[in-house]
Amino acid sequence: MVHPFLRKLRHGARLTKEHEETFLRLTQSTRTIGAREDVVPLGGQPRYLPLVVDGWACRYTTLENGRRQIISLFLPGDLCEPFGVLPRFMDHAIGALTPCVIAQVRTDAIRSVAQLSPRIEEALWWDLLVASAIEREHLVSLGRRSATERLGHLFCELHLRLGMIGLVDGDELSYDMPITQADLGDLLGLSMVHINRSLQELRKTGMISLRGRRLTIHNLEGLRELAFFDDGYLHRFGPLSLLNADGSDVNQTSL
Amino acid sequence: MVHPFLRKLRHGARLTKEHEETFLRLTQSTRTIGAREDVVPLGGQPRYLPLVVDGWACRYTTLENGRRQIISLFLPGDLCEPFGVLPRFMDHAIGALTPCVIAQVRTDAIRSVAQLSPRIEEALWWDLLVASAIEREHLVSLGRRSATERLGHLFCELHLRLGMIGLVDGDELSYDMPITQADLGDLLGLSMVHINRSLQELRKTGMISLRGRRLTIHNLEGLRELAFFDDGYLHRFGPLSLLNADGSDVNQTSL
DNA sequence: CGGCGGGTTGAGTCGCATCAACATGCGTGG
DNA sequence: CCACGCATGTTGATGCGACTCAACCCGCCG
Repeated sequence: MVHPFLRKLRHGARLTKEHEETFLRLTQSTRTIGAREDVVPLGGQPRYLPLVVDGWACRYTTLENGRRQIISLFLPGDLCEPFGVLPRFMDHAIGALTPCVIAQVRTDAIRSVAQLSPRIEEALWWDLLVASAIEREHLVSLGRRSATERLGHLFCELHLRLGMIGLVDGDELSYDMPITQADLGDLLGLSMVHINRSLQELRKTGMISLRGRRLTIHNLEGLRELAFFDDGYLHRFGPLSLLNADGSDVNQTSL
Repeated sequence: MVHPFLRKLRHGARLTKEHEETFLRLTQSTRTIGAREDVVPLGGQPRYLPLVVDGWACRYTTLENGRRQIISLFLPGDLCEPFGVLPRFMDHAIGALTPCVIAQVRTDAIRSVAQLSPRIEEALWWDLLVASAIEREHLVSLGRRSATERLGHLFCELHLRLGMIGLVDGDELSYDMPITQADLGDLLGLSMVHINRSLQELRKTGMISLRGRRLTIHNLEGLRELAFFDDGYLHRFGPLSLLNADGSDVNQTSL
């Protein structure tokens, strides 16, 4: 079982086996967190970078009127502060949406690892670039997409992001979506009730089905058109094979 | 006249005169751009990092249905791709909202300058951190703030950001806001008409006045409360004095 | 003078929020 | 084993915030 962090990086960087082992060493120490608990609280001074190994987490804020906004969604393999841009204090919180396994990456370790090889550094820059692009596209959704468009865009994005780490069932276009409709509302800037009705809308038109916590996309192209989804912002250059130190390809299955 | 880039950095980093001169060397080559022109087009492969020296610019996208969303606003002193996280191709465009003077920073130069001193590197990380935080707060506005709250929040933010680079008239709480109401709409995810009416609302309650292109805040505390504005995300630690190479303070006015 | 960019206003509509009730499934404790 | 509470999802009724369309005004400039 390849670590989701590595699976993701393979879509944006060409890494050798040694590089991957270097990354793995960063993610040794882990801890488990219950759903709805904070990984890092608001105002906290984190000493470790949280990296999601299993479960879904998020970055969020709560306004003084009680309204919550989820700023970014963290899936397995996601570094909660890409490339370790750690603030002196957190101006938002990191929370677990489901029970999570979180690796604690030492802040100094990630910087020093970046020095080891330009390829490793590039991989981290790529990760930062993609995370920023996802946040920007999220912002565009909140500003200029309707409720069904926001949902459609999210489902298309999750399809690709989860696919990168092997969490989409092959041809089925189907994946687990373990968060509540209330969470979806806070993520997409909508009320829970309206999320519910917009989901029904998408189901009625046959785009998706959502039973229990499992989402299936029946008409990917239709959904993409509906949601103005263009996958360019994810900056994938396709799943890459692993490299030997000399740059030649190596059989991935050997891992 | 101190370069706006340096003025801004002084609010987050402690730099020596030598550090500042190093930064200045990055911004030598400039070009001028007319209002509404693109600094970097969608899909382009930029060879230089744009740094705004004068005027207002933005990062934006246009959906296929023609709706435009401004993702971030760039004021004088802002690096359009903080710390030079340059994608292989642009998944959005950079455009000038007013006539602009843009410095063209070489992409390799900024990385190599970061190697020169940990202080310089920190300054660039700080810049990246703040730019991300501003974008996130923008996202929260689009998701969870009403029209007047969004405007209020923007005006509070501009007050601080422009203040950092000396573009706010001292005690007057007054600054130039050279963009149109249509641009404000695209920035805040609202229609032009609704921006107009919400501005009137803010004027009627005496919070602000806006004549021509000049905005004055009459009740800063009131505006902050109204807009749930908390300045923590800007991560300023106050205007700092310049340092000598040994770390001791130097008279700022000597520049 | 006419055109144009920017701002302002009115009327009508609709997307989404809010409030409220109810259904369902699940875990827990009596 | 059932009763209960609780979290989640669903549905209906109502109201408001924001959009759209459309007209009109003003100052500026060619």
